Amino acid sequence: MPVPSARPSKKISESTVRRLSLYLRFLEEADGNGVSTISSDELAQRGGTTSAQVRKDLSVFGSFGKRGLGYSVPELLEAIREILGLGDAWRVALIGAGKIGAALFSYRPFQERGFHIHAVFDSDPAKIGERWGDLCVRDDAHLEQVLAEQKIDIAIVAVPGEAAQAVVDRLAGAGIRGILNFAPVPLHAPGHVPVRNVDMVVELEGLSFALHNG
Amino acid sequence: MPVPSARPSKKISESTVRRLSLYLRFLEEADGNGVSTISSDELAQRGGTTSAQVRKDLSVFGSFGKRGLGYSVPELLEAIREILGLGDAWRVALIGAGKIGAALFSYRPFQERGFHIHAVFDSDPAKIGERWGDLCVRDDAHLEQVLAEQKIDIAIVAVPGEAAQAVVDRLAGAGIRGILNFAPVPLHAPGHVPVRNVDMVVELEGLSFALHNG
DNA sequence: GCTATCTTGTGAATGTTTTCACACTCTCCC
DNA sequence: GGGAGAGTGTGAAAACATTCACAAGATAGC
Repeated sequence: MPVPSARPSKKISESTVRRLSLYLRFLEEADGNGVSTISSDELAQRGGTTSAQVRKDLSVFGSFGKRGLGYSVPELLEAIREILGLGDAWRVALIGAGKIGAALFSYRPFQERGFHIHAVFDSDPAKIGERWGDLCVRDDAHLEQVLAEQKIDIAIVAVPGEAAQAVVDRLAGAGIRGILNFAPVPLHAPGHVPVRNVDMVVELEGLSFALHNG
Repeated sequence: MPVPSARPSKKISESTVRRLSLYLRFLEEADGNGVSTISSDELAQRGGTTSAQVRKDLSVFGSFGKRGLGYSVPELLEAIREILGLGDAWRVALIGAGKIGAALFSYRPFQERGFHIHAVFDSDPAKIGERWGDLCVRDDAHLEQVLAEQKIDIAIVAVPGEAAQAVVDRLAGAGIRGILNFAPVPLHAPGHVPVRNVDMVVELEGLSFALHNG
């Protein structure tokens, strides 16, 4: 009988974590609507999965529900926030001040979930010095220095594919803890630095495949 | 002994298609560098997987390599292009002319791979009429009409989460063939309309989880 | 307190994806 | 033309993920 815990010993699958993230969103919405209790089945329908899957996902971390009743929305909300490490704000740097960088810089959902951008870098002299909100776009020559000064945890890489690996090497060297990559190339980072890829081309080509093949 | 074919009968896994997309990129690069032959192992290292995985992925579609030698770069390139349905250009519409929409509109990698945006929509009167390249941002009231006129295949949804499901319902009703969704909500579309989600929040939260848990 | 009803938590079964390991084919060189 | 080396294609095994199905805990009504 597992006790609720955010640090299970055994390995958690990436798909479980992905789904937790979705459950969290639905819980936030339900909470906002004053719903106080929710069943695995409701959670499942919303997230496009099954109730058994929801229960399995949660059971990895503990027992959060009440049999016959379901889950307390505020409690589960809090539990998943803790599991996902969203308790404190994360300090984020944005590398690349192009159009994508600009879109991410003011992307509300990031801010709302505690991902705060504390530095923006670019290598283009035309961009360096631009005022973005209460930050200035900085010369990426100062990357290592500013990363340390600002105690940055996570870097969002939004540079062209050709430049991405070099940036990642520097980030890793500077002790970054995690990387979210928007460049359409698979990146190589040291094993202890998790990298997540948001590859829009892969997704679009996946769609192309699905349309092309019946 | 399977013959090379782009229309295998059995179901192809999503991860296989994703990886094909990555192999394709590396092949394009190798081809650009004048490399004429490549092994599954080289392909694997680049894509962060194993040579057995590469061979299995390809074997689903046929036999493309030569034993003892590897794969002919131009041949495999062409084969994967065909498998992914990248032979002809796709006609794309962009729904949502905010910052993300703007970034996607001028995203080179889409254009280079034959995804051409032929219409941009928004519901904000301040945006409607803006000139974007050689297009005008159109009132999304005309969505259905323009989709048909322009023979649009794929819609890229870049609207706020709250508005996304309604947009998808209209797109599905208007006979769209596929949807690439950037809104941070799981969308429900009819079974015959494939939907791909690019959920940046899920990825960032996945990173948060990884950092928080050892 | 008893019964009926609901919904969780979870082993076991099933299904899917990845990895292993090796027979087989092709090339090159002597 | 035969032997060595390289690297594919693929069944079989292992790992991993999802679904099933049901016992057990919780509630509500009487």
